[in-house]
Formats: sequence, structure tokens, C-alpha cells
Amino acid sequence: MKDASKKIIEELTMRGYRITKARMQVLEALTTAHAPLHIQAIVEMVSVDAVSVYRIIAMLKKEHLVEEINTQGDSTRYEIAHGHHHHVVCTACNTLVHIPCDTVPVVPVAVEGFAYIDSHELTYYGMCTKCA
Amino acid sequence: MKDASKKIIEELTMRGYRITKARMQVLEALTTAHAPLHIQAIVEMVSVDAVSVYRIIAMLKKEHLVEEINTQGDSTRYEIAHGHHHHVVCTACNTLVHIPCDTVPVVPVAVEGFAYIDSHELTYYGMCTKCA
DNA sequence: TTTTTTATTGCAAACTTATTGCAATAAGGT
DNA sequence: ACCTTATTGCAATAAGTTTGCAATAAAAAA
Repeated sequence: MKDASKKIIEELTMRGYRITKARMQVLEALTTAHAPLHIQAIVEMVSVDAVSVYRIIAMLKKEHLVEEINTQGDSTRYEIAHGHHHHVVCTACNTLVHIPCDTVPVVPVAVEGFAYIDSHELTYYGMCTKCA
Repeated sequence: MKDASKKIIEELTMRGYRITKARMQVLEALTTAHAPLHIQAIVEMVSVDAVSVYRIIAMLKKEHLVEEINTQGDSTRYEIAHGHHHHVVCTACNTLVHIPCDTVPVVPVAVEGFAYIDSHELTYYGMCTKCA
């Protein structure tokens, strides 16, 4: 089992969650993948009912252990939380690539009417070399 | 009829589209609104079948006359295209506010594996004062 | 103005993605 | 090993969106 999975499982135990085969499999899928995964992709990697995958992901999201990535023209993707929210997406094939944070300076803003702002998501859209 | 609607209708005529009551109503809804609209909101503002609203929006999007806004925890919103893609969203009530572009410096990036990048979307998440 | 052509609409049905209710199962404390 | 109850799987449901097709209506032609 991957180190990242182990750590999250410890965390879940501490927070009073039971460690089940389904949860371990989903975490293994997420930590093994080199890219954010669609629910459907996770379902295909594990022997767990799709409904349970949805529920496990919802729980992990509530615990801030996984993060959600929404892009135009594609269903939601999920990945282990690492506070990295800068991506480029190919509008033709939906391939998603992370951008090194330091190449994209995004200053935190204060916005009128908002008490606080605690996260952000920056997505660039373009055409990958394969599709172009 | 709003000026913005007229302009878009002229544009559509030039591009060979027919000007129908349904299209005029949807455009009027979009130009009247002071915020991006959900499909459902548009449907409630017009006397046009929901399916047709979907088709009209799809056409306007293809023509780059409306833009799509995707945020976490809410369905897609649409607004007249004006190249403004910086928003703050309240994670409690999904209220969406535009951020003046000049307060958020986002430099265009070149990303390996991508032929070109032609748009971006930057969304901040937080809590609006009402919900806080 | 009337006719003709065909883009566009409305309706029904299908499809995708996600959620809910509930009985059966299994994790983890005793 | 047992007991409690969180968690799972299954079936059904819900929300959001798309597709097929006959009926309608916009715009061109007569």
C-alpha cells in the first residue's frame, strides 16, 4: 500500500472512521493515479459499487482529504488534497495538467461582501499538442 | 429590447441564423439579468421549452456569444460573453460575484505539451457576509 | 402577398451523473 | 467470540442534459 494511503487511513482512524476494504481501495486508486480521476475511472479501478465510491469520495471531501476539480465540458474529477489548484485543460480531449504554482502568481484578494476567502481554482483552457 | 440583445441578434443574422421568438427571449433574459444565470432560471424567465433553452445556449456558446461558468457545488451558469472570468463564490449559498480584473494579475502561461492557451477561469471560494 | 424551403421548436424518450432508502454485512470495541 | 452500529450493495429515484422526430415558423423565392 502506498505511503499516502497509509497516512490518510491513520487520519481517518483518528477521526473515528472505520477502515474498510472499499475505502482502502478507493484511496489506493487515488494515490496510484498520476492525474485527478473521474468517479467512473475510480469505479473501474476498484471492486466497489459505484454508489459506495460516491459516498466514500463525499466523505473524504467533507474531511478535506480529497479535492474536487470542475472544468468545462467534463464531469468532476477528484484527487488527494494537496492544495494545488492550477490546471490547464485541453478543450478537445479534456486532458488535464497541473501547473507549477510558482509560474502563476495569484494574489489573495479581499472582496466586498465577502467575510473571507479561503481557496481558489485557476484553470487555463487551450489545445494540447496531440489535438492541435 | 435591450441594446445588447439587438447587437447579438444582428450578429446572429449576419452569421446566417434565424431570429426567433425563443432566441430573442433567451437573449433578453441574459442581458436583463445582473448575474450569470442557471438554465433553470432562464427557463423560468421565458416562455420557451427547457430543451430549446439548452439548444439556444449551446448555439450561443458555440458562437462565443455566451460564456459558461462552472463552480463547485452548483450547476453551470451562463452569461453574455465579455471575457471576464474572475469570480468569487460563497460556498454556503453559491452567490457569485465578479472581481474587477485589475485586482487580479493573472499572467498568460506557456505550458509544455500545450500548443496554445486561449482562455482562463479564476474562481475564489469563501463565505459571503450574509452566510458568515 | 403567397408559396416554398428548411432551420428551429416542442414533446417524449433516453442518457449521464449523482443521491436516497433500506436490508445485509462487517469493522472495531467489549 | 460477541455485539453494536457504521458502512456497503442493490434498487429505485432525482437532477441535469441530450437526441430523434414530427410540427412549426423564419426567411428566401415567386
